[in-house]
Amino acid sequence: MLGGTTDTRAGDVAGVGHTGNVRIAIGPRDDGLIALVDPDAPGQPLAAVPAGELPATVAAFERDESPRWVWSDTRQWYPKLLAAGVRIERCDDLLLAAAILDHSTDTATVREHGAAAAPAWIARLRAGQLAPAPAALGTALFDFDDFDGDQGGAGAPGPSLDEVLAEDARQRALTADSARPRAMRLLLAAESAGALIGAELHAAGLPWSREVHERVLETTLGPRPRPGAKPEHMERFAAAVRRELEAPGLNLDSQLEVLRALRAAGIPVESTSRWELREHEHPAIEPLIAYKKLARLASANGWAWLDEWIVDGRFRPDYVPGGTATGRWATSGGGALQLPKLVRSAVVADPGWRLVVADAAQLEPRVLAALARDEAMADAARGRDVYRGIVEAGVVEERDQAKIAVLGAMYGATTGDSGRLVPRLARAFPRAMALVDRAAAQGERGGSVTTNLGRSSPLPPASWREVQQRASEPEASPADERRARSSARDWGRFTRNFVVQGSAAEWSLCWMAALRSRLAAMEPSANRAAASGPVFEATPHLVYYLHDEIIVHTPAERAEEVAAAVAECAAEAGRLLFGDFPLDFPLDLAVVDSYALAEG
DNA sequence: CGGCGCGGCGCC
DNA sequence: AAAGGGCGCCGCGCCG
Repeated sequence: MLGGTTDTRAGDVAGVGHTGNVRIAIGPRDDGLIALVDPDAPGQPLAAVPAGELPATVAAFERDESPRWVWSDTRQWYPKLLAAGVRIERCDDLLLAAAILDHSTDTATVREHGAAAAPAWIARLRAGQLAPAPAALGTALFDFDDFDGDQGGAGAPGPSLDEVLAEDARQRALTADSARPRAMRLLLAAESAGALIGAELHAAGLPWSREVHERVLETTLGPRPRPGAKPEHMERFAAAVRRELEAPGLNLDSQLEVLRALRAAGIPVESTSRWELREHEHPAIEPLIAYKKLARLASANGWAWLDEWIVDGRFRPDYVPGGTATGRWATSGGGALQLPKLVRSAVVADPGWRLVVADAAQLEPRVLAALARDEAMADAARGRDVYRGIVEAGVVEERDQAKIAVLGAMYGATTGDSGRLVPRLARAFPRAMALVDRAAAQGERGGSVTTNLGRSSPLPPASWREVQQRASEPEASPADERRARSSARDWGRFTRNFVVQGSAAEWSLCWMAALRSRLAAMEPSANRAAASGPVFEATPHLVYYLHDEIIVHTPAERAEEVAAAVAECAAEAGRLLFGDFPLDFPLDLAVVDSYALAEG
């Protein structure tokens, strides 16, 4: 599965031209000091310092030995280092690694043969992570009191040094005995690099122009309303809807009331969703849809959002690397993964700086072709738009059909245009189709599936199994059987998509990790102070990540160098994950002053 | 009053 | 134009 990967490269993914193999574990001791120890020689600490001295100590070791830091949880340790101006190259994030190792089918054999289960602190920290994230983490520059004991203020006490060492040993054994140790090492390195990047993205922040954003709001919604009042343009559309529906007191924010009013006006709708509304001819429809569009902007990214999330010209969402089952990231707060195109014009480079915006073109279909080693699909994709390639291969007539068919294959569509086109795709690309069909079948049986590098899907919940069980009993009703088939297919669609989405997430992590290393190695630019804090003020750095898209904020004179690095790292990620399989991962890449100008 | 499920919709 | 995967956030409306 993992062609062309070597241990050296696997280690490099989170390093900066790093060649050594030093690891240093960090954790609090009983005496209240934070100790740094070599996991292979824990008896002789390399250092033991009060929490307040940790950043300087880490910085010294980082400079001299460039180690891989082994710690409980990047989200608990790294923000405070960054706030003190200390950046590290590499780490092992035990919390994230445990989530992978304890569920991977690649470690199933060793786990079934007596490997120890994860310690309680792992579950504790994981639960704590779900608590409200400490937005202030990293802003209190010299507050290191909670490096030990109750870390992070999320109510999840961190583990002691001894617990960290024990967990590290457990994880190394699981990795070594896994079915594909090299792949697992790469996955864990990439995941840990992602953790560092998540913290750095928060620390650097996405450059954001309040002025531009306010202009967008005023143009779209009207002047900022008084507290409690609705924007002028929303009120105008609301009045039109009330007039056309002859419903003077209608509250347009109430789905229930709107549904009733529409039906009373003779419009037979089941919901108030936009796609259903559009099916009906009525003078109330257009202003209603317009109202909903403005309401969405006002509530999700309006003035209140600006006040809450834009501080000192930066948007600092709280990224949660590894926050979803597939390995995609989540965010909590700020809606960073849903920035509407409408407000992207507010993402503006600092004076003298530029944005390098890149997204991987049609990443998931390419990952599917490579995963399945489907050379016919790779031929259609290589050097061109995948969907056009599929048209040129004679599979379908139109680009849109190709797109619908591919998405349908990856998401498990069975009906509509998409479902009808999938069989044609299956004839042209049988290997790719077989891969996702196998993944779906596995899910329908209640099994788990695994990504390219070894992240496995969760098992369905107990309630799902009960439904399946009930349908298999002799007295099962037709309704029981229907319900069971339907939920089996639901889970099959999840596992079908999991292998593709999860493997694509791995590609993105490797891409970004390689890029992070390249950027960190670039010379600082003199006389270029961006408003991004001490760690990032003079060098190109990542400021945004969205599944298959990144933004680098760079001194203007380095923009071309950065753009080249971005592209080279994409090629590198492809080789790292898929060896010499003949497929490319092209980027849509732009050097711009505003995110809005990068729209394809 | 806060918690929670849901509808709806933004992004990939 | 409208069916399939993954998310987070908002407001509503119901519940205790």
